[in-house]
Amino acid sequence: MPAPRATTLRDVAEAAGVSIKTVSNVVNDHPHVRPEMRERVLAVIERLDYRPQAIGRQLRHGRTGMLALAVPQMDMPYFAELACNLVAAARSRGLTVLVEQTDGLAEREREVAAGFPVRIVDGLVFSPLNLPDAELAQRRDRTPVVLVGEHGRDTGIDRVSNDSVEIGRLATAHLLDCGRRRIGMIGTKLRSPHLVATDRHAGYRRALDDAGVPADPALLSPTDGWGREEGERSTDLLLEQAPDVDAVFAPNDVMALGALRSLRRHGRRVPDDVAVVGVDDIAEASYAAPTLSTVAIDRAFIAETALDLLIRRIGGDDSPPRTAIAPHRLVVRESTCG
Amino acid sequence: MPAPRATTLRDVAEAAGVSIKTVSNVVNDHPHVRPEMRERVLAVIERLDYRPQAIGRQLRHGRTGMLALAVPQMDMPYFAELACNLVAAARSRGLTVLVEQTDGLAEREREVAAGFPVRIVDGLVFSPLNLPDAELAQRRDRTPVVLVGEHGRDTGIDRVSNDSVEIGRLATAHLLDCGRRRIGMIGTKLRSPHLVATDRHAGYRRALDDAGVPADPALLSPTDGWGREEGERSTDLLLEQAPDVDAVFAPNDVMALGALRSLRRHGRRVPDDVAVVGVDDIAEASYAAPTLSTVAIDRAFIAETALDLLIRRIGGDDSPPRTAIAPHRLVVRESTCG
DNA sequence: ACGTTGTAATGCAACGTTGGAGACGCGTTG
DNA sequence: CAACGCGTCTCCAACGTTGCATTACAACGT
Repeated sequence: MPAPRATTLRDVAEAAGVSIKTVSNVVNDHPHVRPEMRERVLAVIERLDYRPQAIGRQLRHGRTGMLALAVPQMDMPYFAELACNLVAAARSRGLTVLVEQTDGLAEREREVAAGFPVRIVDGLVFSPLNLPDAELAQRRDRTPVVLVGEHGRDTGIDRVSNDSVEIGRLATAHLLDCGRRRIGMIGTKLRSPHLVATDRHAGYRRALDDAGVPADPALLSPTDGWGREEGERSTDLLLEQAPDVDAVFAPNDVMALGALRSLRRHGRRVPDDVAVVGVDDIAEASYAAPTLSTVAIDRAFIAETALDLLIRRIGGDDSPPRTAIAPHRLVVRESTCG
Repeated sequence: MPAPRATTLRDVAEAAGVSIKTVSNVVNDHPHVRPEMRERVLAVIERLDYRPQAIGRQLRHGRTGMLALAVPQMDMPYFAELACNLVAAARSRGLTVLVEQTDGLAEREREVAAGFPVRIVDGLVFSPLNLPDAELAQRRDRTPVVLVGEHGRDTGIDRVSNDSVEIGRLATAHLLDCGRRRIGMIGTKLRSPHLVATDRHAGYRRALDDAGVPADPALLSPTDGWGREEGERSTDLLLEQAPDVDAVFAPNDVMALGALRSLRRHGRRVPDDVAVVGVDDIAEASYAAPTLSTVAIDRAFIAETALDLLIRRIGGDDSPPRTAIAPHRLVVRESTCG
């Protein structure tokens, strides 16, 4: 037995003894439908549990009312929370979000940038990680896109970013305020240039320079990845390179959590021996032991702004590309100045 | 200027001087297309960057190739990780996942159960929390559904669940093995019956009974919510009710993390003074301080099985409803038997 | 020579919906 | 009384795609 076919306008029309268009008119609250007719049709709609099928409308209108969100991984707290915000924001605008995971692989990101092999969505919110900007700039797909994050700076694509240099400076300045002088930074990326790390490192460097504190290459610890484990290993390495380190700046919170674990394993007390600060303010940050000082980035702003930009483009706006910068603020918890 | 219209089969056909159907045949790798013709059409497709529009296909086939995932919140690690697994599993089957958040509100869950106001998806993976089973059982929408979790037990709907009673027993038995006798449980739900908590409590009780350890109501601490904060507050309460508590069973990991924080605030050492065990094995569990013992549930199994069940139903299968039980296993870390 | 078989391409219809044009009846106006 | 306007409803076409039926033609066997 085949799957039961969904009720269509035609079914309702037949059952009510009117034309398909009349039913459509009732459904869409068109004027010029007599109240009694409306009643009759609505009764049949109720009886047959008719629900308009998006697909017909979409076909007619050329829009699907759906957006794609493409992020490296849904289970990274930052992206999970961003997705949460975006879904909520989209909902309030009557849009639906569909999720794609790239695993940060350039190949997958290329697919996403090139457009889905079949067209499904009206727009794309994309957080690329390893796709070269040049490829982004040259994409031929005409689906409107908004980039989220540091990448894609000069691609001529709308973008919602954050001021990573200032974030790095702020975090490091806070550590300096706490009286630290041997401040390490983990997660400075080794291979492909990772802009988030690069920029936050630039800010770190600026804070040191502003304070007249000498920079020391031994205080930098690179990694490839961007998760808890990499944070832990990167901190292991840092402790080896610079045993006298008294503070760690991690370019995101999960790495900072990894750092906490590494420090704990090495018997360093936080913040007494080593202070730690991260970036993102994920929920976990305020439940770590010790609770994690961090630079919070306004994710709701990112979600709302990305949607606004995207909706403009979907509406056919072809004004010059815009870049919005999400606000951030320092959140001091136990892991610094405890 | 209106949004640029996407390239269609018709455009390609005109540019190549062939019929629409021939282009379609090329795109779909139909036999009976001469190689030279195939070449010619492919060249035009390349030139115009034609990509099939899902919408036309969907209309033709009556399927959209999309599934909805409806969970309380994307930013709860358990659901984030489940979403991650589901998206990956769907991808490998050529399906796309669209995300809906209910915030655990009965009203929103009702909307989800009733079906989207417009039909978009072929099926639904649904994790209800507060919607009465009776309402689930009576849903009129014919979109295939698979429930994930404990709820909806006798609704005649396919379900992928876990053996929460056994999970509760296992976790508690582990605490008993560690020599604990005053084992508290937090997060036993107060208001609406929350099956996860109820079942895990039943298992907790069974383990105590099996070991001949007396149960004590003072060792139970209810909450309404299900997050870090509730875990913390619930533990505060537990410590007040039963100051001699020497172990805490939290029905999920985020609550266990809240418990860790409460214990730390109260100066109780974990696991020396109080052992803690959670459920889920979220990524965070192995990075908490101390690392969290927990009962891991096989999320990949849940995702794969849910998809299998759903795809059967979408294919028109109307065999009796099935329930699958995801495997689980105890993961011992520092927070117990440290 | 003629039918049969097979390949290659086209034409038509349908999926569910809605905009716009048209049909129809009724009351108002010049 | 014809012309017109208006409210109500129906009809047609189109959105992009593909299944099925059809056509055109070549190669083959009898």
